[in-house]
Amino acid sequence: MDYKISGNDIIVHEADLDLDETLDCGQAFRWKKVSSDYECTYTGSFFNDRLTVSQTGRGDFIFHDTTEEELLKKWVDYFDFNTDYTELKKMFSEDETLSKACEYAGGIRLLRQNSWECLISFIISQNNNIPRIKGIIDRLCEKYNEDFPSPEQLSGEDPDSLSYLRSGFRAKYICDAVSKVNSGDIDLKAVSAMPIDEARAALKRIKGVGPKVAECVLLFGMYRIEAFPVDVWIKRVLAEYYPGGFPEYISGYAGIAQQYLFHYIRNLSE
DNA sequence: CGCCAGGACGCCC
DNA sequence: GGGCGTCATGGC
Repeated sequence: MDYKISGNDIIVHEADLDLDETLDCGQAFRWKKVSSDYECTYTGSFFNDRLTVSQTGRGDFIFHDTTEEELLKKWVDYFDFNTDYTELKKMFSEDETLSKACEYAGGIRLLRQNSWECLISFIISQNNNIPRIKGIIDRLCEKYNEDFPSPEQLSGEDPDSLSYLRSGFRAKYICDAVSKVNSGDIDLKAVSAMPIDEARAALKRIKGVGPKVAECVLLFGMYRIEAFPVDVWIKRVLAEYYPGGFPEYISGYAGIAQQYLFHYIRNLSE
């Protein structure tokens, strides 16, 4: 990634980033596409930080109203700019299916998100569709000045008081997560450093967190890129293209490969 | 109207 | 330990 400052904006060039593919592929739910003069512009939040960012062409971006300090401290990390995706995709391309997936959606990056926000977001995501997931998270953040509420801020809630979210049966799961994190029963920072099987087991002690949600929290909220969420789409990919199993040399980066495959297979069926 | 959504739980055998 | 109905809500 290279960048230059332009007034209150920062012009960034990064070949391996496409905003539509990265911000609207189901890994984060708080980005909104807003109309603009550019190719596309998104405004959104990462935990308690906001950003408006435009794509002006292939690999060209404007980070609006931000400082060099903020860019380097927050957004470089969030957009995973220190990881060389060209190199990753080169490795993936030795596999025929992954090669096609990378060709189709090569601008996907794995966002380094906040573990707590991811935990709640993916609890909400179960048996739900993306527009409605976004709506529920919108209503939650709206109540806290567009910040994502901390476990402490949610400590007094119960499923009834959360009814304004219209999250259905998931409200009681949110409350269990709040309770276990506030009591110290679950320490997300400690979980993120655990051996992965131990981390999976710890997360699954929260009600409403099963294999899929745990895997998403590990991948999207803790940057455990070996985590591999399996949903109906990925099941389809595995059955159709990898009957003998997923290539071993990918396993350490399986989560990033999963992102490319997920996007690819969903497009094929449309 | 019925079907489905980036699932998990509880209960059944 | 695998199979299956159920769980709220709303987009389509």
